[in-house]
Amino acid sequence: MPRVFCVAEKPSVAKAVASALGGGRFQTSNTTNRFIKNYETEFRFRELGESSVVVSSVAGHLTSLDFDSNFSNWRSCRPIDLFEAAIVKKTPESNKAIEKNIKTQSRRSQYLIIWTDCDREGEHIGTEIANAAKEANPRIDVLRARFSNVEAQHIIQAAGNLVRIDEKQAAAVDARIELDLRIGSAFTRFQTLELQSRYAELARELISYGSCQFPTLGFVVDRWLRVKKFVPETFWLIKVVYRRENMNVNFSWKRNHLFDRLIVMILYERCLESGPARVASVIKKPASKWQPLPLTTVELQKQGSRFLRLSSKIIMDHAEKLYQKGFISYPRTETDQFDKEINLQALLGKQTENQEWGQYAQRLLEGEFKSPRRGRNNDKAHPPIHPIAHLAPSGAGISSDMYKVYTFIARRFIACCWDDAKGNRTTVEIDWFGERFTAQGLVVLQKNYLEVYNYEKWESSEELPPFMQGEIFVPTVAEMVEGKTNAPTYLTEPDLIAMMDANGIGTDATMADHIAKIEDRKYIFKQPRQNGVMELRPSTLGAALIEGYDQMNFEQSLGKPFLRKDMETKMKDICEGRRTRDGVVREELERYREVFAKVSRNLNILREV
DNA sequence: GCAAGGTC
Repeated sequence: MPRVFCVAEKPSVAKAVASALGGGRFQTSNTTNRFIKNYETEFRFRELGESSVVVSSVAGHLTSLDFDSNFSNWRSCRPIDLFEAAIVKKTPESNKAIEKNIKTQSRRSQYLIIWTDCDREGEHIGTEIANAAKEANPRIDVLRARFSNVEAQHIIQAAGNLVRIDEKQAAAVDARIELDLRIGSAFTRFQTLELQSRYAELARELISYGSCQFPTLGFVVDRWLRVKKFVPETFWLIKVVYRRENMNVNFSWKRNHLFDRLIVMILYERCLESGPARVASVIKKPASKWQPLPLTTVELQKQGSRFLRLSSKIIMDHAEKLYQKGFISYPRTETDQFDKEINLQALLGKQTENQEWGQYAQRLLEGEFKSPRRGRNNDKAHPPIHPIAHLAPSGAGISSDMYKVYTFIARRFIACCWDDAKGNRTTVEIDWFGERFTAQGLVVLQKNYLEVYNYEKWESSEELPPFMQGEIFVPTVAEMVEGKTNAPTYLTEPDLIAMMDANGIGTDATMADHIAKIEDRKYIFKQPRQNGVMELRPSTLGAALIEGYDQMNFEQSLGKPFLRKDMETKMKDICEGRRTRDGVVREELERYREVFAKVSRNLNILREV
């Protein structure tokens, strides 16, 4: 019987694969790493026949890239030399036990099947596993399973359609790893050494550069500059109020406001002289507020930090722990659509025992259930974030913040399975000598998902008195009002995450880390607004770095997202065969070499800012 | 004392 060794990217997937292949039957044994287990079972592969199977996993990347030890001392070479310094692939001490398990199992196996996540990084992790396996057993045949979720049926199907590792995707990641290391380290050492020697107050600071850190900082600085440079503009508008049945109805001008005082005055006077206003239309329409989409990581970080007032980093740390304890599904996902196979009713059933929101889950199971909306994203690796097991607020080792995160995930999940909120909206539009004004009234009839998703508000407005189309009236109040435009506000953490997401800076798993890092490096700081919302402001150092780099080299500025975006494009080119790994590394290093030269020549600009 | 990306 052939011996087959399967390796997943993380322990949870290894267990799911073993369970699927073994029809629920498998034997567990420990390895010397306390998180990693080996699961033994049997399975009849279409291509390999009845086999004895061991399923295990790594925990993310197995190896890491670093400079040869000759270059690890900061004074051992000029920073620019790091662009071509010798580099070595190492298995970090923390992964030695995992590597040893892979080698031991590979020695006694004829086949290795890679079960890492089916994304670019997963493909590279697959080559890291394969390399370790081949060192121990050069004749092992390496195969790859393609799967997009861990439902048993799907896993079995993947096991029957094995392919090979996609070397192009792995090569793209290999290029990224080398570039991030060389460029990040070179600029970090350069900036740090130069600025430390010039400024006593920076003598002890690490002034890091990273292809994600700096564009992230750039967004914060850009907004700060817009706030700083803002000049308020005066505008004018026509305000109309009509009092009927003891209610003041405020009509807003369809032109909103204009910046030309004379024109507003002319329009205003014409209205006044024209006599009464006429009701042009009364439209009563059903209105709804849509049920939220299934939860992705980016959305968890954005909405979580908005509603829970916790930083995205803290939210992700709690989500990770909740996942490890088995309370929620995998917390790093881009998917906002549930697979058809998933049993949503069973998941809702688990929530019925909750004191606060169990009643809502119960109602859905008794008939109010509605299928979740399907978003546009599917990473083909993980489902949307959802609660798996019920968690009581007093559970052992559960902090109140962790419970807040769980509460958000659970309420959001129930909300996804409930109908839109529904109501009626009445819009009264009046015509006053050609100028149009509207007043709106909203009556909420059914709150539906908003009952459980109490983070959002959608409430009935003050009721409108009845109006009839064609009737005429003289407004009670008609005034010309002066106003001023407001300055833009500083970015909040959800704003920043949205910008990073839109510009491809970082991944769902790393965005929170980048924000935490630039705060830790004292490039930005958080400042509470009057309403308690935290806003992000650059420090003097953070602003000086970005402004300085922007002045030296705008198009290719280190503080703009363009360089990182180009790298992303080139990685896609490698994946699709238009470029090679070595070619991209060479081109990108060449490009950053120019930036480096320019920055070295213009360091005085940094000093002046 | 450097990066970003996985995950524990």
